[in-house]
Amino acid sequence: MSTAEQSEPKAEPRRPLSRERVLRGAIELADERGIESVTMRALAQQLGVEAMSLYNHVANKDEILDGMVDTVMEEINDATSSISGEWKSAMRRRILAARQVLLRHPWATGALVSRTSDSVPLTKYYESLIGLFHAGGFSYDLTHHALHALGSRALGFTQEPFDDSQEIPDPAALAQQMAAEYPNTAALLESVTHDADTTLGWCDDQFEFEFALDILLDGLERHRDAG
Amino acid sequence: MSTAEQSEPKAEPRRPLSRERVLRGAIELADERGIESVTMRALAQQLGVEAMSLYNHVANKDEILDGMVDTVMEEINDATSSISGEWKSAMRRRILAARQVLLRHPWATGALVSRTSDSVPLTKYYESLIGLFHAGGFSYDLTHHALHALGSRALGFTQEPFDDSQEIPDPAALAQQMAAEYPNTAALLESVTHDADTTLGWCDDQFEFEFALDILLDGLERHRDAG
DNA sequence: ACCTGAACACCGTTCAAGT
DNA sequence: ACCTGAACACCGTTCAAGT
Repeated sequence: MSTAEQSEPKAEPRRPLSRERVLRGAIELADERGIESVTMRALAQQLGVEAMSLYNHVANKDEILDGMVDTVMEEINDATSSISGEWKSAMRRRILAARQVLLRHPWATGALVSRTSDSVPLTKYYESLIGLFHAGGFSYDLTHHALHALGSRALGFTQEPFDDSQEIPDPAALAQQMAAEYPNTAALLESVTHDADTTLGWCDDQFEFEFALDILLDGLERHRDAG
Repeated sequence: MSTAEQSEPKAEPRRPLSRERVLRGAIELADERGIESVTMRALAQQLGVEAMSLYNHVANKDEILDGMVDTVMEEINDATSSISGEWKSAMRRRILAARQVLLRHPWATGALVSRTSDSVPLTKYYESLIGLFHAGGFSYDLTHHALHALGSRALGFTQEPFDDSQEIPDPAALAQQMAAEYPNTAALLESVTHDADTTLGWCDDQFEFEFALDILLDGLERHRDAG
């Protein structure tokens, strides 16, 4: 009637370690505390083991990062591969579904763009997008350009060099303060924050994502019809 | 007639250290050997000094990274701020000029998207783009959407989750090998590598960048005219 | 005011030793 | 076959001491 008592954080019931469990643990850690807190020692501790044990199941830390990305890509494939229909609508729904997966793993976009080795689930994802374009009347050549044009948007994310996620406590004050040196930026800020449809933050990221996505899909369709 | 002989690598004639010199040294190091080789110790060595001396001129390593990005952004501002004319052509030329600067500093795109603090030269750059859009008949609201739609492309770069920079030694063989599991990808690969206008690598990144940029600028113009 | 040696807390990783 | 303690080479950073 007595199992060993243990008060370690996250102590799962001590199943044997495996590559699978190492990757799941790493993803859990990254989701909860950020990718930078995924260290060999912290990951081992969460799994109730010493850091060195991890090397029995993965070659090194890079392989963990690659494995984490692959796991997320499989999640995306599960969420998107069955979405079909008219090419533009299907493409749109697939990409937005991929986006939902990535929003659950904020660290994954950075890991995706920085990895160099190629990934089977990533290749599968693109294989399926390519099929969708081709079935929609796109030549393979135009499909190739289309994938470049979409860039990381094909997977449901963009990376921008400014941070719009933060709330602006007093937009009017900020605009006034910027007005002297940055008049256009101040005017934009004032206009945008007065607008009814952006009440969430000062940017509705989902709206902006779909806005750009639709411009690209429409533009690509025009190229197809002109070709 | 005799200056002290010294055989250290990169030994500049021992000017006094300064924040300016620290940042220039860091950029030089990153350009030549990659951002991951910019460590406090390596940077100090290149400057002919001990690692600890750097802390007299910058607060910490993050401030060095921020300073490196700001320096590159100033280079971009110098290269773009005088480009004017009809909005679409001017926007296009500015963005392509920014791209040329970033191609000289391959590490800068990664540093740009990962930094959180806001940057004066980055704000200046966007101030000038906003001005160009507004002068071109865009409302501030539409300009805001436009900047989101361009994303990092406004600065001349994209980040894609696959690497097309590598040469494919034998594309036909690769296509045949992929054909069973990834038929669409194989067909795309075969079509693209047979094509005359992509003889450089298997992707002409400059072409792809302009292709997507033009779709976006044209699409934005349509929105302006429809509004 | 600027530079430095020694030290600290943290990495990823190796290796010989345990079971 | 899997796990571990001790150790190594490397980080960024602090601090007291030098000039």
